[in-house]
Amino acid sequence: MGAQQRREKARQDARQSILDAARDIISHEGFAALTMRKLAERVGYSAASLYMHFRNRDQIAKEISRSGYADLLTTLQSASGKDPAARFRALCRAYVRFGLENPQTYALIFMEDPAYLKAVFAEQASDDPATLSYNLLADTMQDLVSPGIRASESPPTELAETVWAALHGIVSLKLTCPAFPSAPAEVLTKIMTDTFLRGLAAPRQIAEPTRTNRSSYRK
Amino acid sequence: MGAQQRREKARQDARQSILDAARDIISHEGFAALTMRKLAERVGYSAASLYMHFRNRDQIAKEISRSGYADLLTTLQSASGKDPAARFRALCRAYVRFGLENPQTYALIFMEDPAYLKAVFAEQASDDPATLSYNLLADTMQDLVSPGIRASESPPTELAETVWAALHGIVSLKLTCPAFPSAPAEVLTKIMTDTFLRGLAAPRQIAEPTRTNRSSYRK
DNA sequence: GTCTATAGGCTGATAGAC
DNA sequence: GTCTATCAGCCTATAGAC
Repeated sequence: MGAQQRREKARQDARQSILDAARDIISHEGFAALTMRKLAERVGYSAASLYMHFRNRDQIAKEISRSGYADLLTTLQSASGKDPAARFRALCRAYVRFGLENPQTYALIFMEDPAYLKAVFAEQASDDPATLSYNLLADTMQDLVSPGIRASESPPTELAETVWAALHGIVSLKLTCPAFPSAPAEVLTKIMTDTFLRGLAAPRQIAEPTRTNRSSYRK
Repeated sequence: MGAQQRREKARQDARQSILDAARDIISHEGFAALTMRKLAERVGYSAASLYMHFRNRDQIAKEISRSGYADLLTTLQSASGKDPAARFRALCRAYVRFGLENPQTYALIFMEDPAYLKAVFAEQASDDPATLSYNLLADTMQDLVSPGIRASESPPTELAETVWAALHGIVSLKLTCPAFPSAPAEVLTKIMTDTFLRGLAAPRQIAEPTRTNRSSYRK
Protein backbone atom coordinates (compact mmCIF):
# COMPACT_ATOMS: atom_id res chain seq x y z
CA MET A 1 0.00 0.00 0.00
CA GLY A 2 1.53 3.29 -1.08
CA ALA A 3 1.62 6.43 0.96
CA GLN A 4 -1.17 7.92 -1.06
CA GLN A 5 -3.46 4.98 -0.42
CA ARG A 6 -2.62 4.98 3.25
CA ARG A 7 -3.55 8.63 3.48
CA GLU A 8 -6.79 8.00 1.65
CA LYS A 9 -7.67 5.15 3.99
CA ALA A 10 -7.00 7.29 7.06
CA ARG A 11 -9.27 9.91 5.60
CA GLN A 12 -12.05 7.42 5.03
CA ASP A 13 -11.64 6.06 8.54
CA ALA A 14 -11.95 9.53 10.03
CA ARG A 15 -15.02 10.17 7.91
CA GLN A 16 -16.55 6.91 9.00
CA SER A 17 -15.92 7.51 12.70
CA ILE A 18 -17.59 10.91 12.41
CA LEU A 19 -20.60 9.36 10.72
CA ASP A 20 -20.78 6.62 13.33
CA ALA A 21 -20.77 9.17 16.13
CA ALA A 22 -23.39 11.24 14.34
CA ARG A 23 -25.63 8.21 13.93
CA ASP A 24 -25.15 7.46 17.58
CA ILE A 25 -26.17 10.96 18.66
CA ILE A 26 -29.18 11.04 16.37
CA SER A 27 -30.44 7.63 17.38
CA HIS A 28 -30.16 8.41 21.07
CA GLU A 29 -31.01 12.10 21.29
CA GLY A 30 -32.63 12.96 18.00
CA PHE A 31 -31.63 15.06 15.06
CA ALA A 32 -31.94 18.37 16.90
CA ALA A 33 -29.24 17.22 19.31
CA LEU A 34 -26.74 16.77 16.51
CA THR A 35 -24.54 19.85 16.82
CA MET A 36 -21.06 20.20 15.48
CA ARG A 37 -19.67 20.82 18.96
CA LYS A 38 -21.25 17.73 20.45
CA LEU A 39 -20.29 15.62 17.49
CA ALA A 40 -16.69 16.84 17.66
CA GLU A 41 -16.46 16.14 21.35
CA ARG A 42 -17.87 12.66 20.90
CA VAL A 43 -15.46 11.75 18.15
CA GLY A 44 -12.46 13.41 19.78
CA TYR A 45 -11.96 16.19 17.27
CA SER A 46 -12.42 19.89 17.52
CA ALA A 47 -15.51 21.30 15.89
CA ALA A 48 -13.45 23.03 13.26
CA SER A 49 -11.87 19.78 12.11
CA LEU A 50 -15.21 18.34 11.11
CA TYR A 51 -15.34 20.86 8.31
CA MET A 52 -12.27 19.20 6.81
CA HIS A 53 -14.35 16.10 6.27
CA PHE A 54 -17.81 17.44 5.58
CA ARG A 55 -18.92 20.64 3.98
CA ASN A 56 -21.45 21.33 6.74
CA ARG A 57 -23.94 19.79 9.12
CA ASP A 58 -26.46 19.26 6.37
CA GLN A 59 -24.15 17.04 4.39
CA ILE A 60 -23.66 14.85 7.45
CA ALA A 61 -27.41 14.62 7.92
CA LYS A 62 -27.87 13.57 4.32
CA GLU A 63 -25.33 10.78 4.61
CA ILE A 64 -27.02 9.52 7.76
CA SER A 65 -30.35 9.66 5.96
CA ARG A 66 -28.98 7.55 3.17
CA SER A 67 -27.67 4.90 5.52
CA GLY A 68 -30.93 4.98 7.48
CA TYR A 69 -32.78 4.23 4.31
CA ALA A 70 -30.43 1.40 3.54
CA ASP A 71 -31.25 -0.04 6.96
CA LEU A 72 -34.95 0.23 6.23
CA LEU A 73 -34.44 -1.59 2.96
CA THR A 74 -32.58 -4.39 4.70
CA THR A 75 -35.41 -4.75 7.19
CA LEU A 76 -38.05 -4.82 4.49
CA GLN A 77 -36.10 -7.33 2.41
CA SER A 78 -36.09 -9.73 5.32
CA ALA A 79 -39.89 -9.75 5.33
CA SER A 80 -41.12 -12.66 3.29
CA GLY A 81 -44.22 -14.75 2.87
CA LYS A 82 -45.30 -17.64 0.72
CA ASP A 83 -48.22 -15.84 -0.89
CA PRO A 84 -48.76 -12.15 -1.75
CA ALA A 85 -51.09 -11.59 1.20
CA ALA A 86 -48.63 -13.05 3.66
CA ARG A 87 -45.85 -11.00 2.09
CA PHE A 88 -48.00 -7.91 2.38
CA ARG A 89 -48.62 -8.51 6.07
CA ALA A 90 -44.96 -9.23 6.72
CA LEU A 91 -43.88 -6.07 4.91
CA CYS A 92 -46.28 -3.89 6.88
CA ARG A 93 -45.22 -5.43 10.16
CA ALA A 94 -41.54 -5.00 9.30
CA TYR A 95 -42.04 -1.36 8.32
CA VAL A 96 -43.81 -0.44 11.53
CA ARG A 97 -41.36 -2.37 13.65
CA PHE A 98 -38.45 -0.59 11.98
CA GLY A 99 -39.98 2.79 12.76
CA LEU A 100 -40.64 1.97 16.39
CA GLU A 101 -37.26 0.39 16.96
CA ASN A 102 -35.35 3.19 15.26
CA PRO A 103 -37.46 6.19 16.20
CA GLN A 104 -34.85 8.89 15.72
CA THR A 105 -33.61 7.49 12.45
CA TYR A 106 -37.17 7.17 11.22
CA ALA A 107 -37.93 10.71 12.28
CA LEU A 108 -34.86 12.04 10.51
CA ILE A 109 -35.82 10.35 7.27
CA PHE A 110 -39.55 10.93 7.21
CA MET A 111 -40.37 13.69 9.64
CA GLU A 112 -37.63 16.26 9.22
CA ASP A 113 -36.64 18.37 6.29
CA PRO A 114 -38.00 16.76 3.11
CA ALA A 115 -34.62 17.50 1.56
CA TYR A 116 -33.17 14.52 3.40
CA LEU A 117 -35.69 12.23 1.84
CA LYS A 118 -35.38 13.88 -1.53
CA ALA A 119 -31.60 13.61 -1.42
CA VAL A 120 -31.96 9.86 -1.21
CA PHE A 121 -34.62 9.52 -3.86
CA ALA A 122 -33.18 11.87 -6.41
CA GLU A 123 -29.58 10.71 -6.30
CA GLN A 124 -29.65 7.71 -8.58
CA ALA A 125 -32.08 6.61 -11.19
CA SER A 126 -33.59 3.49 -9.70
CA ASP A 127 -31.26 1.52 -7.47
CA ASP A 128 -31.22 3.76 -4.42
CA PRO A 129 -32.57 2.18 -1.22
CA ALA A 130 -35.59 4.48 -1.17
CA THR A 131 -36.83 3.42 -4.58
CA LEU A 132 -36.02 -0.22 -3.89
CA SER A 133 -37.98 -0.09 -0.63
CA TYR A 134 -40.92 1.43 -2.38
CA ASN A 135 -40.75 -1.13 -5.17
CA LEU A 136 -40.82 -3.92 -2.63
CA LEU A 137 -44.23 -2.73 -1.53
CA ALA A 138 -45.42 -1.78 -4.99
CA ASP A 139 -44.53 -5.21 -6.37
CA THR A 140 -46.40 -6.88 -3.55
CA MET A 141 -49.48 -4.77 -4.25
CA GLN A 142 -49.18 -5.69 -7.89
CA ASP A 143 -49.02 -9.40 -7.02
CA LEU A 144 -51.98 -8.90 -4.74
CA VAL A 145 -54.32 -7.51 -7.34
CA SER A 146 -53.15 -9.06 -10.59
CA PRO A 147 -53.62 -12.81 -10.34
CA GLY A 148 -57.36 -12.46 -10.07
CA ILE A 149 -57.29 -13.15 -6.36
CA ARG A 150 -58.13 -9.60 -5.48
CA ALA A 151 -58.90 -6.60 -7.57
CA SER A 152 -59.22 -2.91 -7.26
CA GLU A 153 -60.09 -0.16 -9.64
CA SER A 154 -57.02 1.75 -8.47
CA PRO A 155 -53.57 1.15 -9.95
CA PRO A 156 -51.18 -0.78 -7.70
CA THR A 157 -48.88 2.22 -7.45
CA GLU A 158 -51.61 4.28 -5.83
CA LEU A 159 -52.54 1.40 -3.55
CA ALA A 160 -48.90 1.14 -2.50
CA GLU A 161 -48.70 4.83 -1.76
CA THR A 162 -51.88 4.65 0.28
CA VAL A 163 -50.60 1.74 2.32
CA TRP A 164 -47.26 3.47 2.83
CA ALA A 165 -49.05 6.59 4.04
CA ALA A 166 -51.19 4.58 6.45
CA LEU A 167 -48.15 2.80 7.88
CA HIS A 168 -46.37 6.10 8.19
CA GLY A 169 -49.36 7.42 10.08
CA ILE A 170 -49.21 4.62 12.61
CA VAL A 171 -45.48 5.03 13.16
CA SER A 172 -45.32 8.80 13.21
CA LEU A 173 -48.35 9.23 15.44
CA LYS A 174 -46.91 6.75 17.90
CA LEU A 175 -43.54 8.48 17.80
CA THR A 176 -44.79 12.00 18.44
CA CYS A 177 -47.57 11.06 20.81
CA PRO A 178 -47.26 7.63 22.41
CA ALA A 179 -50.40 8.27 24.42
CA PHE A 180 -52.98 9.09 21.82
CA PRO A 181 -53.70 6.00 19.86
CA SER A 182 -54.15 3.98 22.99
CA ALA A 183 -54.04 0.71 21.09
CA PRO A 184 -50.52 -0.66 20.50
CA ALA A 185 -49.00 -0.08 17.08
CA GLU A 186 -49.11 -3.81 16.39
CA VAL A 187 -52.86 -3.84 16.86
CA LEU A 188 -53.36 -0.82 14.63
CA THR A 189 -51.15 -2.42 12.01
CA LYS A 190 -53.05 -5.67 12.10
CA ILE A 191 -56.41 -3.94 11.78
CA MET A 192 -55.05 -1.87 8.94
CA THR A 193 -53.66 -4.81 6.98
CA ASP A 194 -56.62 -7.10 7.68
CA THR A 195 -59.19 -4.51 6.69
CA PHE A 196 -57.20 -3.46 3.67
CA LEU A 197 -56.76 -7.01 2.46
CA ARG A 198 -60.45 -7.70 2.79
CA GLY A 199 -61.21 -4.40 1.09
CA LEU A 200 -59.11 -5.41 -1.87
CA ALA A 201 -61.10 -8.57 -2.36
CA ALA A 202 -62.80 -8.40 -5.72
CA PRO A 203 -66.58 -8.16 -5.66
CA ARG A 204 -66.40 -10.31 -8.77
CA GLN A 205 -63.55 -12.35 -10.20
CA ILE A 206 -61.37 -10.89 -12.89
CA ALA A 207 -61.71 -12.70 -16.19
CA GLU A 208 -58.25 -12.30 -17.61
CA PRO A 209 -55.52 -11.54 -15.12
CA THR A 210 -53.26 -9.06 -16.89
CA ARG A 211 -49.58 -9.02 -16.08
CA THR A 212 -47.83 -5.69 -16.46
CA ASN A 213 -44.16 -4.82 -16.16
CA ARG A 214 -42.89 -4.89 -12.63
CA SER A 215 -40.91 -2.33 -10.68
CA SER A 216 -41.63 0.19 -13.34
CA TYR A 217 -44.60 2.03 -11.86
CA ARG A 218 -42.23 4.42 -10.23
CA LYS A 219 -39.45 5.87 -12.32
CA MET B 1 -68.15 49.61 33.48
CA GLY B 2 -65.93 50.19 36.48
CA ALA B 3 -62.27 50.94 36.36
CA GLN B 4 -61.46 47.41 37.41
CA GLN B 5 -63.46 45.90 34.57
CA ARG B 6 -61.93 48.31 32.10
CA ARG B 7 -58.47 47.23 33.20
CA GLU B 8 -59.42 43.60 32.91
CA LYS B 9 -60.77 44.11 29.41
CA ALA B 10 -57.60 45.90 28.29
CA ARG B 11 -55.64 43.00 29.66
CA GLN B 12 -57.70 40.49 27.75
CA ASP B 13 -57.41 42.53 24.58
CA ALA B 14 -53.63 42.62 24.86
CA ARG B 15 -53.58 38.89 25.47
CA GLN B 16 -55.76 38.29 22.46
CA SER B 17 -53.71 40.45 20.14
CA ILE B 18 -50.58 38.56 21.17
CA LEU B 19 -52.27 35.25 20.47
CA ASP B 20 -53.53 36.50 17.12
CA ALA B 21 -50.04 37.55 16.10
CA ALA B 22 -48.62 34.24 17.29
CA ARG B 23 -51.19 32.32 15.27
CA ASP B 24 -50.31 34.46 12.27
CA ILE B 25 -46.60 33.73 12.56
CA ILE B 26 -47.11 30.03 13.08
CA SER B 27 -49.53 29.63 10.21
CA HIS B 28 -47.26 31.48 7.80
CA GLU B 29 -43.78 30.52 8.93
CA GLY B 30 -44.22 27.52 11.18
CA PHE B 31 -43.77 26.93 14.86
CA ALA B 32 -39.99 27.20 14.79
CA ALA B 33 -40.31 30.79 13.58
CA LEU B 34 -42.29 31.77 16.64
CA THR B 35 -39.72 33.61 18.74
CA MET B 36 -40.50 36.04 21.48
CA ARG B 37 -38.64 38.84 19.72
CA LYS B 38 -40.46 38.37 16.44
CA LEU B 39 -43.77 38.05 18.18
CA ALA B 40 -43.12 41.22 20.18
CA GLU B 41 -42.15 43.16 17.10
CA ARG B 42 -45.25 41.97 15.27
CA VAL B 43 -47.60 42.98 18.05
CA GLY B 44 -45.83 46.23 18.86
CA TYR B 45 -44.54 45.31 22.30
CA SER B 46 -41.07 44.70 23.61
CA ALA B 47 -40.11 41.10 24.15
CA ALA B 48 -40.03 41.58 27.89
CA SER B 49 -43.64 42.74 27.97
CA LEU B 50 -44.88 39.46 26.61
CA TYR B 51 -43.89 37.85 29.87
CA MET B 52 -46.42 40.05 31.64
CA HIS B 53 -49.16 38.24 29.71
CA PHE B 54 -47.78 34.73 29.34
CA ARG B 55 -45.48 32.77 31.58
CA ASN B 56 -43.32 31.68 28.66
CA ARG B 57 -43.26 30.69 25.03
CA ASP B 58 -44.61 27.26 25.81
CA GLN B 59 -47.76 28.61 27.32
CA ILE B 60 -48.42 30.60 24.17
CA ALA B 61 -47.90 27.49 22.06
CA LYS B 62 -50.34 25.55 24.17
CA GLU B 63 -53.05 28.17 23.80
CA ILE B 64 -52.55 28.19 20.03
CA SER B 65 -52.75 24.40 20.04
CA ARG B 66 -56.03 24.54 21.87
CA SER B 67 -57.56 26.95 19.39
CA GLY B 68 -56.18 24.92 16.50
CA TYR B 69 -57.93 21.89 17.86
CA ALA B 70 -61.14 23.86 18.19
CA ASP B 71 -60.82 24.78 14.51
CA LEU B 72 -60.36 21.13 13.62
CA LEU B 73 -63.47 20.24 15.57
CA THR B 74 -65.48 22.89 13.75
CA THR B 75 -64.31 21.51 10.43
CA LEU B 76 -65.17 17.94 11.37
CA GLN B 77 -68.57 18.94 12.70
CA SER B 78 -69.46 20.44 9.35
CA ALA B 79 -68.94 17.04 7.72
CA SER B 80 -72.23 15.24 7.48
CA GLY B 81 -73.86 12.45 5.52
CA LYS B 82 -77.19 10.73 5.46
CA ASP B 83 -75.83 7.27 6.27
CA PRO B 84 -72.86 6.15 8.35
CA ALA B 85 -70.74 5.33 5.32
CA ALA B 86 -71.34 8.74 3.77
CA ARG B 87 -70.58 10.37 7.12
CA PHE B 88 -67.39 8.36 7.36
CA ARG B 89 -66.25 9.50 3.94
CA ALA B 90 -67.13 13.11 4.68
CA LEU B 91 -65.26 13.03 7.97
CA CYS B 92 -62.12 11.61 6.38
CA ARG B 93 -62.23 14.15 3.57
CA ALA B 94 -62.74 16.99 6.03
CA TYR B 95 -59.86 15.84 8.21
CA VAL B 96 -57.39 15.64 5.33
CA ARG B 97 -58.55 18.93 3.88
CA PHE B 98 -58.09 20.64 7.25
CA GLY B 99 -54.54 19.37 7.49
CA LEU B 100 -53.60 20.46 4.00
CA GLU B 101 -55.25 23.86 4.30
CA ASN B 102 -53.75 24.58 7.72
CA PRO B 103 -50.38 22.89 7.42
CA GLN B 104 -48.55 24.81 10.14
CA THR B 105 -51.40 24.55 12.60
CA TYR B 106 -51.70 20.86 11.88
CA ALA B 107 -47.96 20.39 12.32
CA LEU B 108 -48.01 22.22 15.63
CA ILE B 109 -50.78 20.05 16.98
CA PHE B 110 -49.76 16.65 15.68
CA MET B 111 -46.14 16.81 14.68
CA GLU B 112 -44.42 18.86 17.36
CA ASP B 113 -43.97 18.28 21.02
CA PRO B 114 -46.59 15.77 22.19
CA ALA B 115 -47.07 18.00 25.21
CA TYR B 116 -49.12 20.36 23.05
CA LEU B 117 -51.50 17.58 22.14
CA LYS B 118 -51.53 16.23 25.64
CA ALA B 119 -52.27 19.68 27.06
CA VAL B 120 -55.46 19.75 25.04
CA PHE B 121 -56.52 16.22 25.84
CA ALA B 122 -55.78 16.21 29.52
CA GLU B 123 -57.27 19.56 30.43
CA GLN B 124 -60.92 18.71 30.85
CA ALA B 125 -62.63 15.44 31.35
CA SER B 126 -64.57 14.98 28.16
CA ASP B 127 -65.69 18.21 26.50
CA ASP B 128 -62.39 19.43 25.14
CA PRO B 129 -62.20 19.77 21.35
CA ALA B 130 -59.69 16.93 21.06
CA THR B 131 -61.94 14.37 22.72
CA LEU B 132 -64.99 15.67 20.88
CA SER B 133 -63.17 15.36 17.55
CA TYR B 134 -62.15 11.84 18.35
CA ASN B 135 -65.67 10.93 19.44
CA LEU B 136 -67.04 12.21 16.17
CA LEU B 137 -65.01 9.58 14.37
CA ALA B 138 -65.50 6.89 16.99
CA ASP B 139 -69.29 7.33 16.91
CA THR B 140 -69.28 7.04 13.16
CA MET B 141 -67.25 3.84 13.33
CA GLN B 142 -69.70 2.54 15.89
CA ASP B 143 -72.63 3.34 13.60
CA LEU B 144 -70.78 1.69 10.78
CA VAL B 145 -70.34 -1.67 12.45
CA SER B 146 -73.28 -1.92 14.80
CA PRO B 147 -76.45 -1.97 12.71
CA GLY B 148 -75.51 -5.24 11.09
CA ILE B 149 -74.52 -3.53 7.88
CA ARG B 150 -70.85 -4.11 8.45
CA ALA B 151 -68.96 -5.95 11.11
CA SER B 152 -65.48 -6.35 12.37
CA GLU B 153 -63.91 -8.40 15.08
CA SER B 154 -62.16 -5.26 16.33
CA PRO B 155 -63.84 -2.81 18.70
CA PRO B 156 -64.96 0.47 17.09
CA THR B 157 -62.48 2.40 19.22
CA GLU B 158 -59.56 0.55 17.70
CA LEU B 159 -61.03 0.96 14.24
CA ALA B 160 -61.33 4.68 14.87
CA GLU B 161 -57.74 4.92 16.02
CA THR B 162 -56.56 3.02 12.98
CA VAL B 163 -58.47 5.30 10.64
CA TRP B 164 -57.19 8.37 12.43
CA ALA B 165 -53.62 7.09 12.12
CA ALA B 166 -54.08 6.41 8.41
CA LEU B 167 -55.49 9.88 7.80
CA HIS B 168 -52.65 11.37 9.82
CA GLY B 169 -50.23 9.46 7.63
CA ILE B 170 -51.66 10.93 4.46
CA VAL B 171 -51.59 14.47 5.82
CA SER B 172 -48.22 14.36 7.54
CA LEU B 173 -46.44 12.63 4.68
CA LYS B 174 -47.82 15.20 2.27
CA LEU B 175 -46.78 18.03 4.57
CA THR B 176 -43.20 16.94 5.11
CA CYS B 177 -42.62 15.60 1.64
CA PRO B 178 -45.02 16.85 -1.02
CA ALA B 179 -43.14 14.89 -3.67
CA PHE B 180 -43.17 11.36 -2.38
CA PRO B 181 -46.65 10.06 -2.53
CA SER B 182 -47.03 11.21 -6.09
CA ALA B 183 -50.80 10.71 -6.03
CA PRO B 184 -52.76 13.69 -4.66
CA ALA B 185 -53.94 13.47 -1.07
CA GLU B 186 -57.55 13.35 -2.25
CA VAL B 187 -56.83 10.21 -4.25
CA LEU B 188 -55.03 8.53 -1.36
CA THR B 189 -57.92 9.45 0.93
CA LYS B 190 -60.48 8.05 -1.43
CA ILE B 191 -58.60 4.78 -1.84
CA MET B 192 -58.20 4.56 1.90
CA THR B 193 -61.85 5.14 2.72
CA ASP B 194 -63.16 2.99 -0.13
CA THR B 195 -60.92 0.07 0.70
CA PHE B 196 -61.57 0.39 4.40
CA LEU B 197 -65.31 0.52 3.95
CA ARG B 198 -65.25 -2.57 1.80
CA GLY B 199 -62.95 -4.26 4.28
CA LEU B 200 -65.45 -3.61 7.04
CA ALA B 201 -68.21 -5.37 5.15
CA ALA B 202 -69.35 -8.31 7.17
CA PRO B 203 -68.57 -11.75 5.77
CA ARG B 204 -71.87 -12.80 7.34
CA GLN B 205 -74.71 -10.74 8.71
CA ILE B 206 -74.88 -10.01 12.41
CA ALA B 207 -77.91 -11.64 14.03
CA GLU B 208 -78.68 -9.19 16.79
CA PRO B 209 -77.24 -5.72 16.30
CA THR B 210 -76.16 -4.68 19.77
CA ARG B 211 -76.21 -1.04 20.71
CA THR B 212 -73.66 0.06 23.24
CA ASN B 213 -73.23 3.40 24.97
CA ARG B 214 -71.87 6.03 22.67
CA SER B 215 -69.00 8.44 23.10
CA SER B 216 -67.81 6.47 26.02
CA TYR B 217 -65.11 4.31 24.46
CA ARG B 218 -62.60 6.98 25.30
CA LYS B 219 -62.56 8.27 28.80
C1' DG C 1 -5.11 18.04 9.42
C1' DT C 2 -5.88 19.62 13.59
C1' DC C 3 -5.95 23.01 16.79
C1' DT C 4 -7.52 27.58 19.47
C1' DA C 5 -9.91 31.60 19.19
C1' DT C 6 -13.47 34.09 17.64
C1' DA C 7 -16.81 36.27 14.57
C1' DG C 8 -21.51 36.85 14.26
C1' DG C 9 -25.67 35.15 14.80
C1' DC C 10 -29.59 33.38 17.19
C1' DT C 11 -32.47 32.06 21.45
C1' DG C 12 -35.51 32.50 26.13
C1' DA C 13 -35.81 34.92 29.98
C1' DT C 14 -34.92 38.59 33.71
C1' DA C 15 -33.46 43.08 36.44
C1' DG C 16 -34.46 47.37 37.20
C1' DA C 17 -35.66 52.21 35.46
C1' DC C 18 -39.79 54.77 34.47
C1' DG D 1 -47.28 47.56 32.32
C1' DT D 2 -43.95 48.70 29.41
C1' DC D 3 -39.52 49.77 28.45
C1' DT D 4 -34.09 49.20 27.70
C1' DA D 5 -30.24 46.64 28.70
C1' DT D 6 -28.42 42.50 29.50
C1' DC D 7 -27.43 37.77 31.08
C1' DA D 8 -26.37 33.27 29.87
C1' DG D 9 -26.62 30.18 26.72
C1' DC D 10 -26.74 28.00 22.38
C1' DC D 11 -25.48 27.59 17.38
C1' DT D 12 -22.66 27.31 12.52
C1' DA D 13 -18.80 28.43 10.40
C1' DT D 14 -14.15 30.50 9.56
C1' DA D 15 -9.23 32.61 10.23
C1' DG D 16 -4.91 31.70 11.23
C1' DA D 17 -1.29 29.39 14.26
C1' DC D 18 1.14 25.04 14.45
